[in-house]
Amino acid sequence: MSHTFGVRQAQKQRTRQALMDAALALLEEQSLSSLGLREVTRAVGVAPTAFYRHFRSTADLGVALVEEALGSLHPVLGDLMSAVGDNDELIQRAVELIARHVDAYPAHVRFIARERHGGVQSVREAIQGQLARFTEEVRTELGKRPETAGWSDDDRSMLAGLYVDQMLATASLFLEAHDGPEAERDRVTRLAGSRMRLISIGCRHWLD
Amino acid sequence: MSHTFGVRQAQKQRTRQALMDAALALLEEQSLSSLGLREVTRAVGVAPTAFYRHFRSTADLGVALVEEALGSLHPVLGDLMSAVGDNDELIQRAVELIARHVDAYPAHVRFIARERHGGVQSVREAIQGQLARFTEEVRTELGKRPETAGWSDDDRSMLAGLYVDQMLATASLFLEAHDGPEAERDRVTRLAGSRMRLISIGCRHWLD
DNA sequence: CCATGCAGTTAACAACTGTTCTCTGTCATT
DNA sequence: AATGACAGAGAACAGTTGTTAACTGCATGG
Repeated sequence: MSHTFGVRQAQKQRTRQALMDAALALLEEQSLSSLGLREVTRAVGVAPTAFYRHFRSTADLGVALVEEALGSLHPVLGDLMSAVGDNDELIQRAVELIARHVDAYPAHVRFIARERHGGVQSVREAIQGQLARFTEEVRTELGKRPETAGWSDDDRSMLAGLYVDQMLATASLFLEAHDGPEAERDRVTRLAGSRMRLISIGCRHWLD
Repeated sequence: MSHTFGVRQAQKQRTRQALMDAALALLEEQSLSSLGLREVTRAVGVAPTAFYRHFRSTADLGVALVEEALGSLHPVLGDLMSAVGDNDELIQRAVELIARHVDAYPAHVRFIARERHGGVQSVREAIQGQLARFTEEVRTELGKRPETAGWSDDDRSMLAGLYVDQMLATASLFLEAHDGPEAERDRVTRLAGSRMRLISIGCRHWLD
């Protein structure tokens, strides 16, 4: 049965993961459209032809990486927004969450930021799809909150998209400051907080 | 003298521009880190070695493209912001300006969006440098306007950065809708206007 | 008018790429 | 215990790449 994880299936999954990890490491200094299949297999220590047992192409690998980088983030975002609390507290928690995530998975964040507008169509579409899901989820969560009571759905979508874009921009800023001094990361923390706060103030007076 | 433009210098400039144009066209379907020098010269119809007469590497070409794409935009932005007028009118003009610019130079816009977080460090830095200049210019223009009277310089920088980021995001949205139906472009126009308006509302109540 | 500088050419190099076919060893099924 | 499926290895392929060297022809400055 296919759901049985024998020694065979386990080993296959392990090399698959090794390929994805190696690719992610190589992608820190280049973009996906220049990533060679042989380059990846060489880094793993496996024959070039073994690549085809797992992915049709490097673009295919990229799509899998998008899933790995963003797929598990949806419940996290849901937990964050459904947690009751004052708006400024929510902003502070969001910024801290992003900071911790960038610290834990910098290569994933870099990959998403890089390939969001990158040269591989299928990967771009995969990312856009995930971001659309995030926007939709933020939109429905906003509907449950008092700040956007009486808003049109279009306006709520607009605000949700703005927040999602802002989260990505914040993550990218944290990434740039990742290897820098701690003072720089603090600056980014304050900056991102200010930006979000300004947006939430605009949201509070939207219906005037 | 070097400032004399004889037949010689003119022809050199022409092939240099041809190389940049060809590269820009090729970069619509890939990223700079996978752009080959031979690929470019082949598209122009020139020998591969001729490339070295103009650029040290493709990364060097990329830096020149950044200058071409963003360098001439500074006075445009200055004119836009120094034009007197009510704030909502300014927003509308800005969105229309971006829409027209994307329509006129889609390849330039795609290039900047793609390589801003792309795989080539020197190009990334060149773009960040230009964007920092834009942010600085917007900051000083904001200082002349009444909306940010009494603000700290840090807060003004924060707002300027938010606007610059927003302009890039808007340009990217227009680019995605560039070959789509006109209704889609209208939707983007309204969306971008709403986002900017929400930010400007937040700006109006920042000091409460 | 002639000598020089230099944009662009030609040829060749070693190294690299994606892809195909054939083969091997071993886990999982019967 | 025998058999088939299948992850991975190995070798070979036609193309491609960046870079070097030595060249050619012509516009330009003295």
